[in-house]
Amino acid sequence: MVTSEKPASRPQSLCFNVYAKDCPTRMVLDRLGDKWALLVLDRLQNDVVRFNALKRDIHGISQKVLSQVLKNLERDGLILRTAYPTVPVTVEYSLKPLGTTLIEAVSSLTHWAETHMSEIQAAQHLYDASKA
Amino acid sequence: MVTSEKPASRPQSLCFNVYAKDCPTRMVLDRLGDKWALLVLDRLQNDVVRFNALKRDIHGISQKVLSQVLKNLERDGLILRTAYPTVPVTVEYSLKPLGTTLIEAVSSLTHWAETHMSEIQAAQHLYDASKA
DNA sequence: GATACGTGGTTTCTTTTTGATACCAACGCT
DNA sequence: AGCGTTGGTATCAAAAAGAAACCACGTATC
Repeated sequence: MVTSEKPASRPQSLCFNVYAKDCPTRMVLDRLGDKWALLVLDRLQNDVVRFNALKRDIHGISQKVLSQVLKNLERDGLILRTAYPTVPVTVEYSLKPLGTTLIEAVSSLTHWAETHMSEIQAAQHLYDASKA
Repeated sequence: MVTSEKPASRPQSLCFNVYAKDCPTRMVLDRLGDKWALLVLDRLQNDVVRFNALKRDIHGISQKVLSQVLKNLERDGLILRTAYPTVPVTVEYSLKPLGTTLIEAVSSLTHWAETHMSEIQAAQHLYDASKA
């Protein structure tokens, strides 16, 4: 296998190991471990969305970062970019089948964030109080 | 139609919205949307692990970033830091109950990365070839 | 007919974050 | 004496993110 000696209690049958520096899965996790990519994928879950609509919906993302994220996701085969030669060009982004298989995992993350927010905040206040 | 109203097809019953810039869930997603945090949580899934063991297992993480990530995860109430006053101090990190509820989602992400790696790589090669 | 706005980006510059390295104190091993 | 180990912090250079301007092209407004 990729690494040296079983640092993790993880099925050995798999050829990839996320803990290994050179493992390609790391590159995937680099991309997925990015809040903007997560938000974009989540936003595309049920809709076909245009560039500026994404920019408007995902508050705080810059045009530069959005175009980078979209380019990477497209390269990974997760999303589809479709450009229509209308007058101001129209570009639509949608999930490809591979992206659809991923969205479930992503969705559970964003859902977790929304449902467990209050517990996190409580823990943070406790922590901060204990440090002060 | 494209714009402002109904940015997301998301249940309105929830008080939080990840797409909103000021929503606290964003802070959670900032933390979770971090490859290192994802890897640390995944590594702690079944084991209690010490600082330097984490550093050794997660290839490529720097000491500084690891300590930052751990501090944040501890503040969020996701992991527990236990220090024993042994001669060189011993520090153990383990999942707290709140972290355990999260690990399933994280785990499915890392698992997805490992199982769909080959498809990603194929898509990347196709993309790169089409650009060249 | 000039001005402003919308399209989907790229370019430039500044600021923030990351990563690499060194350092720390107290002790064990050789 | 010199090196390694513990779990970190301090420092500085490199990389990434964010803010803003710019682009061509067309349409609606004044």
